[in-house]
Amino acid sequence: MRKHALNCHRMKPALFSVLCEIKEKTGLSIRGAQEEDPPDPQLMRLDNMLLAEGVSGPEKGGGSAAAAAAAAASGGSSDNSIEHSDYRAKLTQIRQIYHTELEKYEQACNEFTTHVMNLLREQSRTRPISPKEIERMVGIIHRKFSSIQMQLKQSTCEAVMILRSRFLDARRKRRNFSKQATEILNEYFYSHLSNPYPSEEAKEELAKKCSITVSQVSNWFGNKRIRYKKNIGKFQEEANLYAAKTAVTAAHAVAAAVQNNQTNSPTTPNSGSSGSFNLPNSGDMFMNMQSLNGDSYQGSQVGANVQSQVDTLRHVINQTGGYSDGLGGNSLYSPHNLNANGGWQDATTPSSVTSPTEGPGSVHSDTSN
DNA sequence: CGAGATGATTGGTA
DNA sequence: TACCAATCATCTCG
Repeated sequence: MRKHALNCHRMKPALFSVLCEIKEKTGLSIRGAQEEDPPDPQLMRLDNMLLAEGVSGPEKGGGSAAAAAAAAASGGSSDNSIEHSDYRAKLTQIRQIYHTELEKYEQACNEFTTHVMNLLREQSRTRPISPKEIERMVGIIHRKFSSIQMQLKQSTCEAVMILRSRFLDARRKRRNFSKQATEILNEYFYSHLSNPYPSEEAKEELAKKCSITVSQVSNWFGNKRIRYKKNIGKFQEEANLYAAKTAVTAAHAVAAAVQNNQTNSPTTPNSGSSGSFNLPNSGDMFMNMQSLNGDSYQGSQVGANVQSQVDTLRHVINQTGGYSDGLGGNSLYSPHNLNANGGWQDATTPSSVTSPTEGPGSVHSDTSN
């Protein structure tokens, strides 16, 4: 169902400029050809497409237009630079061929026109030849060459389209991320479950770690949030897994945090979940720092990243049932809870028991960004 | 081969 | 512009 947006945009009479140019170079009037050969819409289309694709446009800059076209083709993201350069290289190749051929045709056209003119001049010695006749002949010649040009343009367009569709196909061809990458992303996700919206820096960091692009990270989180929210049950196990994975460090971190809090020691319990994500400003600061037992951490002292550990720990505790509802018995990972947690809300909370009872100190993590 | 998982795209919203 | 929701297209696994 998805179509390549091979839109040819609006057609502008670029044809005329091309023709005019040719005529000008050949020193001939375009009128003759124009009269009996009105602007062929197809040729216009081809011209415009070539222009849009950066094949026939004003060059100089070594295919910068082509690069722009490539970027446009990919939706503007400058991520897949490898593919882009590949695409650009091929497009440049096409462009070169196109221009070479075009030049050849023009030259041939000129030569042939000159040749015919000479013949006519010779003939004019034996019989009177009106300028009109000359013009007519020239018109015929040019029409012939125009049709040849048209073929050239057509095949160039085809080549570009093939290249482009291949390029797009390649982009669309999906590859699963490496296990490691998925793991890293999941770790981040589950350790920031109460606010799984990585900041730009965090995304970049994740992208680097996972060897994927930032937009892929965004895609991943977009997909993950939705799918998690849609079917939390399905993800419980996974959540447990990743939560447990970081539980120990989380516990340590929290313990250290508590200790720090008590002793007022400035040491920060670093160690982001699994030691990987020690994000500078990952939005977690906006969360309420309500602790497990109700006593609240002071965010300023504990540090933002600890909150993620708290999330993790809470989850584990919750899951293992080791924690009796000090939080009012709300299962932390229900959609309602997400909702209650502010930004990471549900929108489509199913009809099931929604007890809008106590809003646990509603947070303002939220999407405000 | 089919079902489910998953990355990408699209259209809509605030 | 980031995000959501729906959907597509491909991959993976049994």
